[in-house]
Amino acid sequence: MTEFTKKVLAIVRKIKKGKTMTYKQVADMAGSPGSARAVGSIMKKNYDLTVSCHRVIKSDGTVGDYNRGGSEMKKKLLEEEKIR
DNA sequence: TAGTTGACCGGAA
DNA sequence: ATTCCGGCCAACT
Repeated sequence: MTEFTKKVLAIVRKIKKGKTMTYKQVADMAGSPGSARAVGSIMKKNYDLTVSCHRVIKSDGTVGDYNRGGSEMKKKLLEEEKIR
């Protein structure tokens, strides 16, 4: 658990409803540009409910992965929130 | 302490 | 457009 981790969590938590951020953006804001992989690694194990991890997607715009119900559900959630 | 893994990214073939 | 390869950083074993 490093500062970077906490920062990432805080940033993701600040993502407003209907907004989506890429792992790269989050990593960049956290202070470690290019560490998108680290962000995913963190989320995988330290996925808090206070953090809207399902709002975080890949730089390509694709949904990416999800452990809480699968990427299918995540995609749906984004469609529900993002598209409105 | 060192090595492996992974919800990724970007460039090359 | 798809597939392959190296790099990046935190967490796990």
